[in-house]
Amino acid sequence: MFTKEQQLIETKIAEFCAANDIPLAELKWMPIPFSGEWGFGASFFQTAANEARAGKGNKTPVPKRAQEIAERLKSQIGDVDGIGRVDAVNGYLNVYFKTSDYAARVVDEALRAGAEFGRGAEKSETVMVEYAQPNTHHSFHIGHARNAILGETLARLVEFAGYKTIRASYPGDLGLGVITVMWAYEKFYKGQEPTGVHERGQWLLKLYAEATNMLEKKENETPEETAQRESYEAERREMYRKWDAGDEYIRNLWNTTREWSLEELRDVLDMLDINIDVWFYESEVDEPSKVIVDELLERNIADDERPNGGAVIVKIDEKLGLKKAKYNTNVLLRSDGTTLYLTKDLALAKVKFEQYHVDRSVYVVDVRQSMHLQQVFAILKLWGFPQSEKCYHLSYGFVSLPEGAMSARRGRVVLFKDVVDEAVKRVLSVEVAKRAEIPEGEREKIAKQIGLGALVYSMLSVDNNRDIVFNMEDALSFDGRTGPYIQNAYVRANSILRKSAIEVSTFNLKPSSFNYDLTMHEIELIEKISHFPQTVEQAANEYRPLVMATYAYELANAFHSFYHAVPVLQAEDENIKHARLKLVIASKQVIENALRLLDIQSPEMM
RNA sequence: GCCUCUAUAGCUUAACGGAUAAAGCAACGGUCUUCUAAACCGUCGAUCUAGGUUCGAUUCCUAGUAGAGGCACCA
Repeated sequence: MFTKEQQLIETKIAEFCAANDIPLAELKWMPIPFSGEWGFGASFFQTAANEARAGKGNKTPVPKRAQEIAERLKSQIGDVDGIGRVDAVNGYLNVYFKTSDYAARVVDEALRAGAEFGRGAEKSETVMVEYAQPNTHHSFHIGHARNAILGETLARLVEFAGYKTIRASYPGDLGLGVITVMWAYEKFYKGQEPTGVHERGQWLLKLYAEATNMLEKKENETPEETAQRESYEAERREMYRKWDAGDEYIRNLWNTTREWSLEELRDVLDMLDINIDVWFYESEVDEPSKVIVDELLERNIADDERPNGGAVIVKIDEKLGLKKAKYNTNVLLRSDGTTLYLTKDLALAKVKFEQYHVDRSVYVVDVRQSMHLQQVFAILKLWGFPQSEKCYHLSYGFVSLPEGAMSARRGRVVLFKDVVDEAVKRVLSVEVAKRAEIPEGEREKIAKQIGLGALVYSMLSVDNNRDIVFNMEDALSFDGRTGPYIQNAYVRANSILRKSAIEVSTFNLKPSSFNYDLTMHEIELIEKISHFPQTVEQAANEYRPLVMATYAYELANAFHSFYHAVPVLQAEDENIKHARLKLVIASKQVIENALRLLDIQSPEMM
């Protein structure tokens, strides 16, 4: 926002250093830590160190010499339009803005751009984010929720940063787990079907757990039990074989039960306001992936060891010419000719690159599959896809429970829907107790917004690569560094505006004037607002929603402090009231923009 | 055995190689006749160990310790 002034000052510094034979290092401008005013600063440690190394520093210690240089520069800079003053502190040259100019620029820009404030310049690349890839025939649990939330916020961030963005989901709808559920259904529950999308989805999970227990070898089995287990196992294998052979009855059963799961998934995604652009199903890339194996064999990337009783494999390290083992060797086709997970991921990547023209492909998948994805990317490279360089595994730590890893077969799973229901229940009880003024008809909707806000934020306030131990109390907390805290800042801003009786949309026509003594709270709030665009860019570049989550909290925190300490409607004069109202509108807008990127809604009341 | 990730306050987490390491929870103490107390203000409290690189290291490198995960016919 002050690039012009910054460049002018940089030029002056460069000229001065050149004239005085000072070996200037690259200037790294940074925000100045705590101060009554704001601005930017750069240190001269590196420059002083360069000097010392060149033997020119007449043995002055580096920090002292840095301060000397900063002081000389200070007297050299002189007056620059828009710049209040320049100071030399601790080896830093600090440039302070004129308070009123800076405030007006920031606030007016936020008001002008509105919902678009912070959007990055349009980029030429297309990014595909693949997330929300649970297996069918299971219910959506809290671990899937982390995946979906991370993926969606990431998609929103890169999209807002200016990339063409495609959201892709890749549910696993085949494999032994799927067959297991179908077997249990067919054998014990045929014809049954609970009503309700979630009840039905969760029921499939119950079937899976039951079936797995029956099929699991026990410690002290009687001969009868062993015989029964083995007979069950034979039935399951037979069903798998029939499915593979395209048996019509089994395929129909598969389609029906699969659809039950997908209906539940779509409902969950709807709750989270996630709109997937492209659905890839594992079953759809199964056949194409076999063709790919032929191509890889032909090009001598894969080796066929089936004649010797082996499988079709890729010796990745060898083909890449690596001396040390890194990617190991991988199987593309089992000895019986069936495909594996890896094979299908290769087929999928080809579709992404060729059909969707994806330049950057982001896989939101938990950390346990990082080896697998590195292998996929390595094979794509061998295969000759230049995009393989821009494939990125967004690896996140997995979600467990205080009592250990989630396990469907032990019935130890926390379902997303249950958490949401609990969240809504808790919010409603608070609402009823302290917000009688909220209309009856609005309560449920607001409770959902807040409950989900708490849950979503708890998932985003931890960096990608860290594990989460899911705890209901922590995840649904409404106090402190939480989603509702940020939503509450929005609500309070809205409350002021409502009481002010101004028409927000026509209020901001004239440039703002902040030519009065701003309080520290106003200064800090405006500074936070000014950082929003660069925060969008950083979060998108680093693929880290946490960066935005942290920012949103800090912005809300600055607003709450401002709200508490600085009167708006009761301001001492009309000019100040006018300026503060604008600041409130701008704050409300930026909080909303930040929450939107975090996939959290902004309720008008709470 | 090899590889990857993690180690910061009692707990959960932040911190482009730079200025006094930042928050939340918990604990303790204040603030509602004033724009919503789901809030604000204050107190207490931390960089795993040993080396190295650097003017400067929580950050980079090496080794160690502790925890998590992964290592060809599962996904």
